[in-house]
Amino acid sequence: MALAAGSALKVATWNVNSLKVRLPHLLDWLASETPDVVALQETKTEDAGFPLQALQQAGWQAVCFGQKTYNGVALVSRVPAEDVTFGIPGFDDEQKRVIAGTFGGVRVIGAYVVNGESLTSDKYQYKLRWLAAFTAYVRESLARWPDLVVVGDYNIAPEDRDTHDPAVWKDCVLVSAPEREAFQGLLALGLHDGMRRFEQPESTFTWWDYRAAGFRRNLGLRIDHILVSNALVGNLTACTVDKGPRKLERPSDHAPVWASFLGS
DNA sequence: ATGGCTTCATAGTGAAGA
Repeated sequence: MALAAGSALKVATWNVNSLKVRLPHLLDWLASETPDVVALQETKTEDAGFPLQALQQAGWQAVCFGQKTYNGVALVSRVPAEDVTFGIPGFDDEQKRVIAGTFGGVRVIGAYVVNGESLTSDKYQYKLRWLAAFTAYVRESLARWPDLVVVGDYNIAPEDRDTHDPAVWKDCVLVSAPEREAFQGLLALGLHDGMRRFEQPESTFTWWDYRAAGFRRNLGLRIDHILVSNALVGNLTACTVDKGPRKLERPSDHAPVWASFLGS
C-alpha cells in the first residue's frame, strides 16, 4: 500500500551537530523548505533541554531521544508522529541513536549510525555490532510497515565516488569493506538509495570537514542517506542535498538531505 | 603537519567527530 493518490510527503534528514547551536538554522530551514518530517542527529541535548517550545511556537511537533554531550536524535514534523519508538528494540545501547514514528501511514526511522573512529578502535567493533542489530530492526520494521523510509547519518560512504578522493580515504573508517557491506545489506532488505534514483552532480556530498576549508574546496563525503522501501520507491519524485545551510555562518558540518513523495 | 575546526564540559585542556 503506497501513498494515497494525490497525497504528498517530504522527508528530510540533518545532522545538526548540536541542536542548541543550530536552532536558528533549523527554524529558518523548516520555514523555507516546509518538510513534513525532518530527522535530526547529534542533537547533543538531554530531553529536558530539547527546544520543544521554540519549535511548537513555530508550528512544529517533535519527539526526541537525547543525552548529554553526544549523540541524540529527534523527529520534527508538521503533524504529530504516531507509534513512536526509541532505540533498537532488544539491543541494549546507552547511546541515543534511533527514533522512529509513523506519518500518514509512512514509517520513518531516523538513525545516527556509530562513527567508529578507526578500523583498530573498539568503537569500530561497536559500529559493526550496531549495524547488525540495526539491520535486523529495519528488516522487522519493513515487515510491519512496507511503506518505510530509513534516514540519517549513516557514517558510511557507500562507493568511492561518494568520497572527494578515494586515495585519501583508502582503508579508512567510513569506507571500509565491512561498513560498505553493511550498507549493501540494508539495501538488500528491499530498500533503495534515494539520491541515486536521480542524477546527481559529480562529487555530491553531504558532509565537509570544518578543517582545511573543506566546504570551499568540496572536500566532502556522502554519508547521510535516505533509503526508500520497494513499496514507496515508485512514489519518490526527488531526492537531493541542500547545501544552503552549510554556507551560513557557524554551520553544521552536515547539510540536510530531503526526499519528496507523491501518491499516484 | 598523527594536524586543520567545532562542539561540549569545564574553567586547563581533552574527548569526539568524520
